[in-house]
Amino acid sequence: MSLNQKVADELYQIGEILAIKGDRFRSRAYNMAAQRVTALTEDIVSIADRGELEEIPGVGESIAMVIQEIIETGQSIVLEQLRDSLPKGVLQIIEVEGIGPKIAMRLNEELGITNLEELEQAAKDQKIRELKGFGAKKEKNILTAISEYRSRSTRFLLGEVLPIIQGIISYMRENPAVRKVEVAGSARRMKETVGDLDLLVSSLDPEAVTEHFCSMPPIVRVLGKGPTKSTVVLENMLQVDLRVIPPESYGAALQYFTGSKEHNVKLRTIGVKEGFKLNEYGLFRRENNELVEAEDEEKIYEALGMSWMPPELRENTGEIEAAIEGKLPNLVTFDRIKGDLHVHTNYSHAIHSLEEMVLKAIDMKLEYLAITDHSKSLAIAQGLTEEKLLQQIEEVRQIDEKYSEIKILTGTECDIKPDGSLDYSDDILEKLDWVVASIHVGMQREEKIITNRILSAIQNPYTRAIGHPTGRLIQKRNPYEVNLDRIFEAAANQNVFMEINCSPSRLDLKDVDARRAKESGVKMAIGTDAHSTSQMEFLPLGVAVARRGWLEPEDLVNTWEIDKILRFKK
DNA sequence: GCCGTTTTCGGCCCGACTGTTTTCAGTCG
Repeated sequence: MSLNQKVADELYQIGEILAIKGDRFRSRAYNMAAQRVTALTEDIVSIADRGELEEIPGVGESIAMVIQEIIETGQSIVLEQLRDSLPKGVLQIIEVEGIGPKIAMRLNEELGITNLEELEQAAKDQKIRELKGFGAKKEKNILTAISEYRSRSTRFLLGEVLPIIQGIISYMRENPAVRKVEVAGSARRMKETVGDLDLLVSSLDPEAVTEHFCSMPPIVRVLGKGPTKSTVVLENMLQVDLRVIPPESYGAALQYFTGSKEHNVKLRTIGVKEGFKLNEYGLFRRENNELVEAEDEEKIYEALGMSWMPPELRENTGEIEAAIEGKLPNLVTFDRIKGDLHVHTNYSHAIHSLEEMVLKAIDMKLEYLAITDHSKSLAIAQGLTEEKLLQQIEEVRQIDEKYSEIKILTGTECDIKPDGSLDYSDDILEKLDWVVASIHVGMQREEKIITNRILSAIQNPYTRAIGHPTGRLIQKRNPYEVNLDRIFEAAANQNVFMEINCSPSRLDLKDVDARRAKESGVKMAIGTDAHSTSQMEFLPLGVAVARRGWLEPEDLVNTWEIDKILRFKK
């Protein structure tokens, strides 16, 4: 984990505990600062060295000191003290749906509950209903929520929820009372992981919509059901919130429920200064409650003195300031993507043949496709021997001849060996159009070693791109220790691309790193890393990462003509 | 704790639903 991320995490934790303690405003200050630190495109240590921590928006004297302390000692006394100030178990118990700080504190004080097991036992023994303000129903809900807490994974991958969203939207459209239906929240912002889904429906008949929604087949539990808001849990434990909105305030609701929370707080704060009130029903003048705009999301932003911005940017990482100044990036769009620069075939361990992958690419209207099977050392993935690779080159040439509508590149996803050399010799690499160099082994080594391996791969005259540059697997494996600033600097000098890998559990580079790479002058290349034809449809996930990284078409080489890409390397 | 073409002090975004209440606190997003 980079130090920026560590600092941000500690600030978030301080914010969370302050919220539990009821200190709303201080909590928000820490959350806002954490958000800004996450989005920094520069190493926070450099900023601290220049004494410019307080230049970071949302960081003042106190938080700057906390950051300085984390940089110097690796931890924060403030956080330690806050943790110690909470009764034991409170942080764990509030993870249970329906239990917040107040209830957790009372359960601790009045029943001595310090963990999930004791909470479950107390509910089973019917001890909780004896407390003032509690009843049998609350007790039952706690038991259900505990079992759900245990079975749910923390967050869902964007790549796995997008198909579910499509299914839900199709289902909702079956009901005639549904006018518009769309997903808001972090899924609309295309965040790499999604905690729950926020579904928005415009309708004149909320009751019909709610009934239809709550009888959707994969629902295992209805958590709440009101005239405008319902919450359900699907069988895979994904929670879905439905909001039913009158058509005239659809735009306001879309804005409101898309978030992020920090983006909205900032936006509404600006609104307050201008004499507005913004909620899910519209933008109002504070003095007389007169409606200014509600139907059109774009016009709401305009009324607040800024241009509309794509949901992917709404993280309060500078997009509001950019929108006010008219300096928003012209984000790359999926329809600009001409090719996929990283796919596997059954020459190595993937499912489909070379020709099947090509046919899929043609079906997707791609103009080029790079065939990049694993190299010989990666035995676990049936990496190609030199002979096998030469054989594949021949087949690629034949298929390239056969299908004139697409250019097929010969290539490899070549292992970067522990000594930093590539897995094939130069006379083999020379024969290839496209060399992606990736690390697959020795990922546990220290930062300096990993960084030097990648730097060495960048120096190789045949390396075109660095594959999945940080090696992380979302929620499964941390990125390896690597100094990205040095990597980006070298890549920019050598005209080597950084990959944005589209595999749902990789998305590597991730959004903030892509933004940082762009600032360093690095161009990025999207590759699906597809191991089957269907995985080539992960391409939009890479575009989502690029958009969240503020990338414009020129930053993403998949928008370039193939000749320009191949000429780029010096 | 942060911030300032209304402020260096006094503000700080906004609403829905539940369970337990007879008018609302707590939780959630």
